[in-house]
Amino acid sequence: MSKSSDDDKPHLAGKVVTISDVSVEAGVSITTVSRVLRGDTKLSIREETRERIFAAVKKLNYAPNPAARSLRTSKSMAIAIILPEAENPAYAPIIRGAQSAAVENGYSLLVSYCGENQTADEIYRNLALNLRVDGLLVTTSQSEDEEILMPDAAGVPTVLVNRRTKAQSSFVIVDDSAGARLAVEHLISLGHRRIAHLSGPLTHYNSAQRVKGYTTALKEAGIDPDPALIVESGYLAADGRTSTQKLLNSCEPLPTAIFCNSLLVAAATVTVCRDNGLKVPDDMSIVSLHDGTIAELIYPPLSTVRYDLFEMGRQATFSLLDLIGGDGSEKKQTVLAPVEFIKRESSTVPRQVSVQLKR
Amino acid sequence: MSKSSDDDKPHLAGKVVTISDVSVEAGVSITTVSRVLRGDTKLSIREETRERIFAAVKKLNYAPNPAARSLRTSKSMAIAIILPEAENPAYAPIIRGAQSAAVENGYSLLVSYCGENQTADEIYRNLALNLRVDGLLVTTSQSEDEEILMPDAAGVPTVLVNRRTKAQSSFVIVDDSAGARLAVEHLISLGHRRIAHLSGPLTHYNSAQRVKGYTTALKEAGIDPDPALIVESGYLAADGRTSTQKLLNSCEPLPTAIFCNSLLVAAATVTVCRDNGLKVPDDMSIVSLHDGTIAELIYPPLSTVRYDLFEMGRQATFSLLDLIGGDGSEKKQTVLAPVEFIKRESSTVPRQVSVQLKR
DNA sequence: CTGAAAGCGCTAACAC
DNA sequence: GTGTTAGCGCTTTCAG
Repeated sequence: MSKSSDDDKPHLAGKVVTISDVSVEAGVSITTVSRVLRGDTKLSIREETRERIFAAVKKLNYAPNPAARSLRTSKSMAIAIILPEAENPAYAPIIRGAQSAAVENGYSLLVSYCGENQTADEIYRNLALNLRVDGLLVTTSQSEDEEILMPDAAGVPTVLVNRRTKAQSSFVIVDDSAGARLAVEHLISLGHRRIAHLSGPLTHYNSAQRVKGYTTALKEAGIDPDPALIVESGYLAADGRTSTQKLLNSCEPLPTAIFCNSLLVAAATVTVCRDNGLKVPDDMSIVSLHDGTIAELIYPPLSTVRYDLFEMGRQATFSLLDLIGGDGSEKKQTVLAPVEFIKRESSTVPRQVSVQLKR
Repeated sequence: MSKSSDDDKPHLAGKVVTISDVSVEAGVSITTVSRVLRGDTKLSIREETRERIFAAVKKLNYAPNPAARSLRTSKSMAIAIILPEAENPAYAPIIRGAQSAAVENGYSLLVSYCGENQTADEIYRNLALNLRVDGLLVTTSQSEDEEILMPDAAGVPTVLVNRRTKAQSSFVIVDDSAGARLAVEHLISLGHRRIAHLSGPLTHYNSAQRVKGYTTALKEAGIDPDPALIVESGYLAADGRTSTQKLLNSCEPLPTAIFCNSLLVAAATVTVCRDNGLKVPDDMSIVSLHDGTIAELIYPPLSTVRYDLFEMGRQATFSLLDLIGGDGSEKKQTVLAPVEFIKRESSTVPRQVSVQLKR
């Protein structure tokens, strides 16, 4: 008998109150309740009646069943954000931003990590077909234009977050070129002329933009960009380690400053420089894109270009909701400006005599 | 005409294929399709028929409508994880762990941040009543036993993650007492006798356990715990800063080592020690609970006790699914062991002469 | 201005 | 072994 869980632990079944209960309690029809509760426009109801309905709702502790509503309206009121497997702390504020914007509009946010054993195809298919989310926020698939098109192709409104492709999709990005300029111009103003850049894969739009901003800033200062000073890295600490070491090993003379593409990479760069006997910032200035808690926790504290990642998540969600609510013509491509350059202690004027590595 | 979005952009409506389409295509009844697709046990169907059904599903690209299924079964196949507002990186692996376990079992994971403007009450209510999630993973409400009981009281299966209360709820925690012992014993083995502890609020179960482990380890080594060496802190970098400064200001003689309750706090402690002219680890050894990327990015790299937070998220989810699937009798209280102590460079033998702060 | 009734797509008795 | 049928709770024409 303890097995007939239907009666023992009703959970949310059985005692659940439906719209019909409310209509009985309020002495009106189901239709009226539904209309009042959804705030139906073109509805002129007696104030007294509407109050009676709200009273009944409150008394019975009623909440509409989302599954029933969803079945009827073909909208799940859920969106999903697809994230790479990576531990990059930059995603946390994006998620929080997206979540806040979603709930403000009555939507739920599903998180979905793009695991090893799933192709982008499978993920989109699962989210769109199986879960029937109303829209997708995509932070993965940086380079593969084809893949990124799929959700749109699958008919699910999609906006790219911190990504863009050549395709006509909605996206929200930060102007990485401007971000890179901010960082590099700071270094130049300090007197640096030999500035290296640890970039992401150059096939990624973001990384290409950063390289562009970096190059432009150098040229504007009359400095000829040295290809040897750009090393293609990833976005994580491990990437930063290997690429910094590579830079230090292969570069002659050494740069006096390094501009890194992410906090994690920059933190790793500081570490590797120190391991190689280079003092930061005296022997090597280091600046980074993004900003976050760890910028102030490492030593020396990192000079960074702050991006408002929380806002990016919010904006992306707003664009997505527009897309969902609209007729498909409201594709929006938002480019946020980097917030500011934050000078901390990882950057300073270059030494007069350039340092040499003991090899 | 471009406004009649029903026809222009069918999205997922109109061209959507239902179980009935499949049944027609396969030449069987709807019931049969449903049974085959759900892998109904006690079903003996001709192999040829079942294949015909699967072929039809594939051909039509059919996926069951979760809303319809949900409406019928009163299960949403969604669980939610409730997180504090905090930026603590420790939550990332928990989320990923929970998400992986959820999808493995056909569930979706909703994330919900406990914002300023929402009481725990509202959150539980929203999740349970409005969204009808099947279960809740709660990482908030560390001290308020009452609040934490609410979801259970509201009839939604709940498991606490990295939290526990006196109440009879399911939870998954790491043995914080053992974790603290690992850290403190390491320090003792190095020769430290005056060891401080930056703890979380003592009303929190976790923090109390850590203090207990800390105290026990000291006593076992014949060291009398000095209450002045325990300072109540929070879990974030800012908390670590203020509490470390407080410790350094108020303590005479200074401790030779500090045991911190979280990575962020430890990182901040290192910073503050340095700002006060203390060399880490020579003047001050620092060890921390948890482990994560930043442990190796700060200087000096942090000695830590590693917790498997990803696994904690997974275990919690499994317990939750048990709870959801069961009759309510499967409350499970899981205590994970800390994985290991990781010796890095932030801890070493104490100096012979204890340091003095220049005040 | 309000109500009756027809489903949305699916599952689960209950028949045959 | 397989099919019929009655809803799950809601929205939404269409009547009145």
